[in-house]
Amino acid sequence: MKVSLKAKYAIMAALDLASNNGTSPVQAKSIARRQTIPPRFLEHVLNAMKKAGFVESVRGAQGGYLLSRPLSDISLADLVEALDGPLSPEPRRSTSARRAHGQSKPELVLANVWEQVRQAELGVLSAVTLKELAERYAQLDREHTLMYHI
Amino acid sequence: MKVSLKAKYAIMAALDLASNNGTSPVQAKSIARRQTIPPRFLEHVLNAMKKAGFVESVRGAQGGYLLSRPLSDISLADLVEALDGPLSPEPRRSTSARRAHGQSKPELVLANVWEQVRQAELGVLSAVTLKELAERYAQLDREHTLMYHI
DNA sequence: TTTATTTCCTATCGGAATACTGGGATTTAA
DNA sequence: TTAAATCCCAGTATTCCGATAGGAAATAAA
Repeated sequence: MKVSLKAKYAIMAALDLASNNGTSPVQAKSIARRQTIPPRFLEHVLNAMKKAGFVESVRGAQGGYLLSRPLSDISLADLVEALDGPLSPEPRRSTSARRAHGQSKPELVLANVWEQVRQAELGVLSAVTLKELAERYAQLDREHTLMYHI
Repeated sequence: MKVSLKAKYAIMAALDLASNNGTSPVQAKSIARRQTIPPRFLEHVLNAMKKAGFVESVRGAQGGYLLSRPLSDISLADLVEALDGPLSPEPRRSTSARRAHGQSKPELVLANVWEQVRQAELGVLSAVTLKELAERYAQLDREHTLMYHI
C-alpha cells in the first residue's frame, strides 16, 4: 500500500489542527513549522482537504484553517482516499464482459485476490479515526514526559 | 496496494510454467505469446524470478525455464515481495530537515498504522499459493467449456 | 565446426506520477 | 492603507515503471 506524503501531511495537519482546536483559525505556516512540512506544499494539501470537506478556511490576515468535522468522524480511510484517490481501483467488469473483452484468465483469477487485499487495507484504515490517533499521540507525549522524570 | 505489472507478469509466467509442467524447459518467448506479455520485458521478469529462486533456467538452443519449487510452496506474498520489493516497510526518505531531528510524533504514531496495513496485506497474499491459483484457473476453464455445451 | 536458438547483461528511453517551488491575485484584520 | 493570509495557476525536479535495444555467452542441432 503506497500512501503518498501528501496524505500523510494531511493526517499530520489534521492532528495539528486538533491539538490547537476550537476557537481561532490556525495558519498553514505555523502547521508547517510544527510538523516540518514544506510550507508551500502544505497549501496544496490544505486546499485539497478543504475541497474534500475536512477543513474550513478563513482568508485574510489572522486567517487560517479549522477542522470542520469532529475527529471521531474522520477515519484514515477517508483522508487517504480523499487525497490519494480510491484505494487501488481495479476495473471491475462482469465475468462475461471480461471474457469478451479479452482479459486473460490469470488476470481474471487474480482480480479476486487484489480485491481481497483492497478490502483488508480498507478494513484497517477505516477502523482508525483521527480521534484515536490523537489519543495515541497524547499518550506518546505522556510517556515522553515521564522519561524525563525518571 | 500497488502491485506492479512486473509482479503480475511473474505470477502469470509461473502459472504458465505450471501448466506446461515437468520435463522440458519452456521458452520465454512462448510464455510471452500465450500470456500476452512483451517478450523482451518478460526476460527481465524471469531473470528476477531466477535470482529469487522461483525458476531455473537452461541456456542455449532448446533452453528455457522450469519451476524450481512445487506450486504449493509459493505464495503470492513470496512472488510480490521478490519482484516489487518488501511490502512497504520503507520509511520514505525524509527531507534533510526531518532527518536531522528524527521522526516527528505524528509519524511515530502513524508508523503503527502502516505496519497494521502491511500485516493485513501480507495476511491475504500469504494465504494464497500458486497451487490454489492454478486450481481456480482450471475451474474457470471448466466453467468456460461448460458454457459452450449449453 | 558452424549455425541457429536461447538466456544473460547492460543501457537507455518515454511517460506518468510525486514532491515540491514560485508568482501574483484576492481577501481581510489591524 | 498595509500587512498577513488564503487562493489560483503554473512550472520544475526527481523518481519509478514499463518497455525496448544491442550484443555477449551458452548450447543443441545441423
